Amino acid sequence: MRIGELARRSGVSERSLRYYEAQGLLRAERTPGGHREYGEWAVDRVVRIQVLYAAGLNSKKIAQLLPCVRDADGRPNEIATPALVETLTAERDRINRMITDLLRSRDVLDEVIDTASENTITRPASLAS
Amino acid sequence: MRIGELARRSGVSERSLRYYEAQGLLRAERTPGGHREYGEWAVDRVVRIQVLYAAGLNSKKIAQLLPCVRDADGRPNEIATPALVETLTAERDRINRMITDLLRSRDVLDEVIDTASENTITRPASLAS
DNA sequence: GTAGAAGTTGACATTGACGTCAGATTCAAG
DNA sequence: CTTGAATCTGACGTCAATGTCAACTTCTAC
Repeated sequence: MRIGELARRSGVSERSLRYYEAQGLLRAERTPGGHREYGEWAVDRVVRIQVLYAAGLNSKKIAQLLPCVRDADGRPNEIATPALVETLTAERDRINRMITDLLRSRDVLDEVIDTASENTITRPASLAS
Repeated sequence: MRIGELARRSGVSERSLRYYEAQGLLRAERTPGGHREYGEWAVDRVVRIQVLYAAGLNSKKIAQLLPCVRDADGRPNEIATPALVETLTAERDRINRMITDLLRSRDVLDEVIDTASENTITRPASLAS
């Protein structure tokens, strides 16, 4: 498929796809005329990239990480080096702290929402308090 | 306490504390000379601000949200308006999706780490494979 | 009062993943 | 071949929190 279809199917802008390629995260074949050509695998790949970005990893770390991930089809292309494992372990710890923080934030939001709901309770106009 | 101590105790730079004030997230008394003076409550407040930032809320939303949060001491100063509740509900949903993504990212990292550990297993030089 | 630490405002820089636009080229259908 | 949609490269803009530096003022301990 070409870049437009991939963008639609993965929910990522064409700009971002080209950016991913520039960062070494996503390879593409080229037509004789220079247009990018992607296989089906690209959709999963792009989604995975998005998820990793969302977890706060930057392009460089994702680029190091991706070759070590088991693709949908087969086995990883590379095994993480000890140095990379150390980095990734640190990232995992950061992600764990991030999850903790997110749960706390959600609690804060829930409390505010609940408090408001109690005071501005759904009042169907047919019921008095 | 003054800004330096608050920065140390909350783990946030002085620069950020002044920024928070400029954004309306953090109020400070002033000494006659113009130096900021904070109460003990400020530490919790700053930590909460950080947590909300980490959850991807921007200054504006945090500014709207904070008055509606029950402080350590007492009750909320304001009740969220219906419009704010709607916004916060959307944010909560976003946070939930974020948590899901984070868990998936963590799984990816775990797999890579585990795969590497299996192949580069701790080899105490006294054991052969 | 004086020195040095700490604080003040203001401005500019940075970072990274994009958005956006321009101008040229390629592709696909008739 | 032509035409319009899709794609290409390259450059510049954005956003938001924070770093950083400069020049100045205030606080605190002696």
